[in-house]
Amino acid sequence: MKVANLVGQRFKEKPSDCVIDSHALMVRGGFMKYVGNGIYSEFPALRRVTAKIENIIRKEMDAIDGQEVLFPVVMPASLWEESGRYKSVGSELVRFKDRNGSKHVLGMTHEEAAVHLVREYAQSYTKYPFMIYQVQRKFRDEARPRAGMIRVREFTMKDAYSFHTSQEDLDKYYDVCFQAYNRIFQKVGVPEVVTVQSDSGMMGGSVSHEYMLLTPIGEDSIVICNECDYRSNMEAAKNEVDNSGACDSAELLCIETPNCKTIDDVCAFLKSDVKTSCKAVVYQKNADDKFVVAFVRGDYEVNETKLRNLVGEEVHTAEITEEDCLVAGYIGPYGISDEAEVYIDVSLKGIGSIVAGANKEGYHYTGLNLERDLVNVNYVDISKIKENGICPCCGKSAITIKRGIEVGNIFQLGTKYTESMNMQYTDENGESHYPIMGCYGIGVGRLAASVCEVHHDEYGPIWPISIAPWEVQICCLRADDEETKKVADSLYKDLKNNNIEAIYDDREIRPGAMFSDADLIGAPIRVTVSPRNLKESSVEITTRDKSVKTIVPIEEAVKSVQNLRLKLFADIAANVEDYK
RNA sequence: CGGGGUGUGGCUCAGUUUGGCUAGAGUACCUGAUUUGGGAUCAGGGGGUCGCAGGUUCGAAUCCUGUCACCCCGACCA
Repeated sequence: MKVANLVGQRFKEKPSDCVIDSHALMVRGGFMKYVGNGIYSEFPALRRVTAKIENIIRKEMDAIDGQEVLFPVVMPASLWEESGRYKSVGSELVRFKDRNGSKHVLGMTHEEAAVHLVREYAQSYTKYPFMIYQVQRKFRDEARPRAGMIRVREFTMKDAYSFHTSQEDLDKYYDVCFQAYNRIFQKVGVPEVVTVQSDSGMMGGSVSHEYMLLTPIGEDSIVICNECDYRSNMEAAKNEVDNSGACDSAELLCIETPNCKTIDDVCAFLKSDVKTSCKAVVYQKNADDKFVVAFVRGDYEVNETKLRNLVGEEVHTAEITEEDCLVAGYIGPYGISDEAEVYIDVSLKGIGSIVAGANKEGYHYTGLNLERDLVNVNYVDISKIKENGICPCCGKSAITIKRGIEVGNIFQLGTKYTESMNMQYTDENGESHYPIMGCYGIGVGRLAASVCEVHHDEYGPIWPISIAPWEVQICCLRADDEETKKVADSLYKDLKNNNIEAIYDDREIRPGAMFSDADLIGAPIRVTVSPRNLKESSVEITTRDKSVKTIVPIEEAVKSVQNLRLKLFADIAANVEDYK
């Protein structure tokens, strides 16, 4: 490919609506073009990147006996009604009617389609286990797309579904898949992807892991222990709190605390420590607006995911009016209305003397001792773990919190879909069972954008060679000079004949512009052919990350590029054999 | 859905407060000349119903009303 013919324009100025580097660089580099809110087209340069990622994934999926299939994008609503998700999923599922008025959905995930595809085929235990996967476009009507391709509405995803006849078999395969995913991210060139425990969310099921690419612009908070292997999504991280230093109790007193509506107000007014105060966070159930009150220690935040899981249904932040049973700003666990569902966090456990709202305008209690003053205190885990918090695994205060982008995940689904959609098989004793499922996803476009986010400099992306749009870029600095052009032309031909992917810039433009474009394209190896080097009968070979810069004789150029290419691949994956 | 912001050639923006000549600049694009190792210079050229729809006015990018789109923060979220 010649740069002169490459569809997609590169330009200098940063588009005004790009907030993160990778987004700006991928737009500036002619990789993608905005079409609509959360919707992008891929230019050839990006398509080559995503195609390479897809093929790395395919190879690994096939290696663990996956079989590629293709599900439809548009599905009849009836299929989703079978699983119950036509109703249970929110408006991110696009529902519409066709010309005959029959209801359809746009696929946002394909559990239903997977079960539908195999439920007649897999009626005998002899067919198990098996895994099917696809690489497909999905549409999710996200509330707020952002960050370029990192959070979009339409995207390509590899989704895989495995079917098993026992939990043990699923566990075994889950681990196989876990390892395959590690290899995928290794080969894509982002070893900085880490696995974390996660919350299963609407997918159902129990065990699940997310693959997180650590970067400050990530949308998820990751809890990492510096002392042991514990890593978790904030949503799933158990919080433990040591209140052993605050067990002294005191007399329960109701004190007037005028205009003290926040924890800080109250603690300042009473000159007490926030760590012995009780904060109330009020929610309402989406279904009936019934109040749910979460009490946490004053210096902690509520982890809404954990709360939601405990409540067992969706909740939203409450709006309290004067007619309600709660007194905004003065809510406390002692003497609270029976109408509210109350959850008390473990961060309050063991404190001898707590400051808390008195459920009465202008008053707080001091000296509240939950075990002494309340009947049946049941502590639950609904708070967010904090920096330097206690690791739930090793018990040391060694928690750090980082940001990450979720680029993949694996779930144990159980029988949620096989039961609801009545998929059964007959075992060797003639008895019927529901197969147990696992599902495994990777967002391809998001992964490409994330790699760019982690691997770039101020001039452009620095693609790992395994997914780079081209492995080599040839810059012919003086295409108007006959000799220079001749050498560059022949080098381009030689590289192609040696199966090295090269993009060739033989435009008659100034060197500065040519280098800038090359930086934006981001090929890992660059060969510069110029009159200056030709005086020494040499060309210059450099890497995009500037770690290598050599001048080699023209006749050794192809060999040098080949060696450098193999070295770059070897740096990425221990198993170079795969790439030869 | 709530709060804030922005819509003017492909891109970045000025002009809007205080209505007034033919709507501007830079960049990108086309032609020519000079130039050639980090986004050159000069000359010439093409490209814009100023988001859209109404309204006020002799006159609207500018004022009024409505509407749409996008960006940021929040809510929400396999």
